[in-house]
Amino acid sequence: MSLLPQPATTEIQLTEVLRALADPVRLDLVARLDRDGEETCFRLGVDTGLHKSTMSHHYRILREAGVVLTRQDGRRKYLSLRRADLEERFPGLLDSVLAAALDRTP
Amino acid sequence: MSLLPQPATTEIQLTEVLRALADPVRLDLVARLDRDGEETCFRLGVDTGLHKSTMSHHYRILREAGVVLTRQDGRRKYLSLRRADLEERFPGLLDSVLAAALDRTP
DNA sequence: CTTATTGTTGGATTGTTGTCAAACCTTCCA
DNA sequence: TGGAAGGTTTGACAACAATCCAACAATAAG
Repeated sequence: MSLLPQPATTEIQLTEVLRALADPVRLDLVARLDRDGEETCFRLGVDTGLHKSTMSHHYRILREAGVVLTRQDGRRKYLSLRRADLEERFPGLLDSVLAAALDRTP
Repeated sequence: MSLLPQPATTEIQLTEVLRALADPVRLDLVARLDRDGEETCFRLGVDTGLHKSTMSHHYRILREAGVVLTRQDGRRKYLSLRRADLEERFPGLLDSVLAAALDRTP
């Protein structure tokens, strides 16, 4: 049960977060993580129609931007939103993006 | 005194706004427009060190994303933030981004 | 030990983006 | 009427990004 490397809260860069969220696939992932909580890479990717390596690429972008936390347990990896860290670093940002994302994917 | 074409408020897309804001140059422009209000393209570009055609490219991205309004008066073009429209479409988003941008460019 | 599960990595491809330079277009002014 | 001022457009180019595929790695299960 280990954590994958990720930026410290103070190191999270605004433009990287915005860039991570500016892709429709990743925005959907983030919205799902917000709605359903922690999920495995497998479950996140299963009904996107995208190749698993493509999804792995997106997971990495989100993690390196500081948007998600990746926890490994056995052969599974669990992604979850870094809500508190993002709120501390950029207050209100994630909430407003998530609210805005709602009327995008009904 | 005319307006350049821009998306209607209801047509503004979240991912396009995020993409427009995810570039350091454009984020600085938006922060300046927020701080100083309406500005001409010339004044916005003069101390960026970038070519005027490059700046023109950024103005267009911001306008087509629905982030700025462009008003032409004589040979000058004035850019301003579409604050109210963005607030109506994505409540809180612009404010949180601008607040977050503050500790980026001191 | 062998096989299936759950992902990551590297390479290839295709498309997008940021930048500059040169040419152009409009509008103002002398 | 001819510049000059203020921007845009087009073309070129390098860097980056999204995607797929094949191969690999680690862990769990039989």
